[in-house]
Amino acid sequence: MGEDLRQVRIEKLDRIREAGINPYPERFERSHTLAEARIAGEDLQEKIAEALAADPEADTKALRIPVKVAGRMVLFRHMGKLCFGRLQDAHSQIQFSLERGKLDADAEKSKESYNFFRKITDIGDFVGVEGFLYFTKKGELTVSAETWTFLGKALRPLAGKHVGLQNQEMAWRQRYLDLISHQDARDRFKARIEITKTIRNFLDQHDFMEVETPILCGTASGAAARPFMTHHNSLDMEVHLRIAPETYLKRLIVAGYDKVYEMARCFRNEGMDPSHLQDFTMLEYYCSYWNYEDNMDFTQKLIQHVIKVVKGSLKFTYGDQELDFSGDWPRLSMRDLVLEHSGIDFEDYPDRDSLLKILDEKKISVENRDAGRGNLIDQLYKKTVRPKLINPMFLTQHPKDLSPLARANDDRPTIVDRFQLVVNTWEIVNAYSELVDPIDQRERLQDQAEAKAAGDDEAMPMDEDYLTAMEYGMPPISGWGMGIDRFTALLTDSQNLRDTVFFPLMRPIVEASEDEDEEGAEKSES
RNA sequence: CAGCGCAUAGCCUAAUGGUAGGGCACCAAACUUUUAAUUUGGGAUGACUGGGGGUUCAAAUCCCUCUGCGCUGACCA
Repeated sequence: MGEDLRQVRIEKLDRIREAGINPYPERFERSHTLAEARIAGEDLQEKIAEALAADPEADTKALRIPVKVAGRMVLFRHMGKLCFGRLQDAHSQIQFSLERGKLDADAEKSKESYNFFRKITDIGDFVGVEGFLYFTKKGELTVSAETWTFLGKALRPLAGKHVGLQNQEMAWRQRYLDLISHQDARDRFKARIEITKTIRNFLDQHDFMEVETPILCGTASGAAARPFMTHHNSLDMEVHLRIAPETYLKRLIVAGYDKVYEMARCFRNEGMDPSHLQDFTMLEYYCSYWNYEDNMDFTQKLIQHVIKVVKGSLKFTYGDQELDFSGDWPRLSMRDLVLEHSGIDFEDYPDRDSLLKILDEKKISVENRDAGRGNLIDQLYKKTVRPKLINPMFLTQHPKDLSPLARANDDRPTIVDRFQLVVNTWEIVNAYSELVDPIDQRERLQDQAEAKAAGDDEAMPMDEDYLTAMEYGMPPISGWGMGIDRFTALLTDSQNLRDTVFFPLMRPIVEASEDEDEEGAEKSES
């Protein structure tokens, strides 16, 4: 199985050891990272320009900036007594050169060192180079080596130097190969890191406190979704992985923390497709004394800030869509939007039967005919309105029975004070004025629990612990949740959320064995 | 879970049912300024064209099945 390429490298490894060199040394002291060396190169360029301005005949070769750098060698070409290689790390690349006569004061030793480098290094190996920066005739910043250090052997060859790794499955299973080969992959993950950092900075500056709440919990609440379940041995109990941090964050509001947020890994045991991961990251924050309208103002500021920092502009493209986040985003109620796009004013149909009737008359297909009125409205919205929502807009005032944790509107009790930020047909943010009345909350959870008992396994379970917390009293709150993976996908032009996480979950590859055609061979971790 | 599609060497990519070919990589040689370096030479490698089975004189190609992956749909952010 293609052992020959690997075998050649193992033989080189032996030759390195025979020469008394450790092919996997314990440390290497760098003077510059590759990015820092590039910055030093800019300084060098300025110095050369100054020297030439003062004296056009100046000997600029005397201007030397010593550096000691390291990285993975990703390109190598040699021509007799001179060779060039390229080092790469996560952030940058730099070229280095080796000259046969310049690696040692002793000419013979220098030649030996040069030839040895050529013999035993391969593309993919880690190499350290100490020397000085200069510009080649073609103007490329290069480290001229005075000594080199072997820093780590790669036994397997990298993907082709230009085509890279085209195999999508391998890019997910072995993300490190994707990252080594593709600048756009490195840029994408750099953007994700910058997005979360910028969000944290912004929230911190606005006096939000970052907190951590349980992932393993007795009841998974805070959203309508099927949880992952597992068993806790010491307590001998079933536990769920959280589907949202919501009710714990609200407990902290009860405790007196005014503004809290969590960058929360959440888990939902649902279907898998390009816009859904089962293990995903949701940012939630809660702010005391705000209502959902304050929250919309803040949301717009936060997101515009992040996009400006990460993209440099509030207008950018996603796929073949032009997205424009500038200005104030429109705020439209679900009722008005549905009326506009379907001609149905759902306020005219106060119960599910009459609504179902008009849907049939309008020939709008309904997947789940047993659903309640709120769910039917949701289906109507998703069918007729959402596919048309491209530029950012706030969708507000959802029906109450879709939102068991949201506060009902004071003037119109059938709707709730809620908004979603919709971009490119995706719900990026979901937020509302929180329900803080424990008695109302209990009734709504009871409705949910009944629906759950009746077979709706996505309805919320009763959560007595949370209700107890609520009964100790809550201030007005507005809360907020955003899918970080989706937001990242939007800003990095990723069509699949798996490209926004380093290691998406994949089925294990089971080695085909000849005499075991039964599936009994469960593989345990080795 | 259903429908459609994909799987060829380390990587990338060809092959009307008729000898599995090329590029990169690899090995050897020349070359002091390369930038996907170039030029020359080389062999090796597909023991199973993802695994297994079938049709056929003949299968990468057609059929069945299994595995993995994608896309679309359903549930969901």
